Amino acid sequence: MSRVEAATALILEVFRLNGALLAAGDALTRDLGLTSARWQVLGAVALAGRPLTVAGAARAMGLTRQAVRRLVTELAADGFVALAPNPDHRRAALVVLTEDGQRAYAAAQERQAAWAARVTEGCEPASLRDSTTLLRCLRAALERDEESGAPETGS
Amino acid sequence: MSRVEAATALILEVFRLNGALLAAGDALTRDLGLTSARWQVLGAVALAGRPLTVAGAARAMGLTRQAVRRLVTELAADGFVALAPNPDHRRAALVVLTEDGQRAYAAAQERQAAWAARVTEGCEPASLRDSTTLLRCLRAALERDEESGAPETGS
DNA sequence: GCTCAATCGACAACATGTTGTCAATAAACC
DNA sequence: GGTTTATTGACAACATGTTGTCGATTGAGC
Repeated sequence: MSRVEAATALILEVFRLNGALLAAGDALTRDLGLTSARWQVLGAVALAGRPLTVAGAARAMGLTRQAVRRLVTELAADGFVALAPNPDHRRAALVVLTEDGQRAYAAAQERQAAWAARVTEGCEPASLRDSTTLLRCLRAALERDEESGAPETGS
Repeated sequence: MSRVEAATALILEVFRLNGALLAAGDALTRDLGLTSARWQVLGAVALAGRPLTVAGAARAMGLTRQAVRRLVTELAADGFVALAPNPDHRRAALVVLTEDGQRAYAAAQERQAAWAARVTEGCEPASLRDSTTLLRCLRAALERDEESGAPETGS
């Protein structure tokens, strides 16, 4: 199997695993009133150490402002986060976790740890780390390749 | 770093890589009139060896009928595929590649090979295979876990 | 102090996937 | 052969992400 074939197989597996992971995250948090996406927003706010604006949370997550904005609106309607006035910016309110939000996030985190322990039972930690390193390296190469020019124009 | 922490890091990297790969696939095929999703449908039809119905293509790709149906409708409107009558089933038409569709798929495949060779330049084929195996094993464990441990949906 | 570029939140349109529902068709069972 | 069950395509509603655009606000440069 050539390098290209091996890479193609890995890419297809990443797609499948991504779908399976999102489904698992949804199932894991459904009865908390969360989803994978909502959980991710709560995590960004909880782990930031300081209140974030919507745009700041989006940067922290690698998503767009707009995607985060919609999730924050929903989370605020459900009482998981609140929007506090920002002394530094009149329009850009600060997103903070409510008590409900903190509870839900902590519960989700606990479940995720138990779940991760369960599904990686047969895996060597070193293998997990090696794969993470490879995927990270691959993504870095991929982003470099995107920047360095669209190949369809060049060739 | 514990096994759970290593697993969490790997999961987050899978999410990021998935997004980067989709963006790369879109960029790679944009001027052919394709996207990552359309390309995938063409691939399923091209590699099946025989004409597929929409539902059959969906099964082959691990997606839902409805997602594939919409893509097939668009691809047919753009002349990449055609719907041929199915002698075995009056309603379930067969999806076949048109000449345009074959050309576009072949072009996309060529580009993907060049692209994969480029971005995996520094990777050992054995590492790529090892990671693929690990991700596949992880997904299998994850799907087993979902089946056994999601009683809140069943009850 | 005034202008102007950058940033921010809001809204709209779209892409891609999901689930739920429905009627038509095919297949299986008795 | 007739009834039941499973599959299929269609449609609708929703979840999650994107890009584009707009006006408001901030801050930097002159």
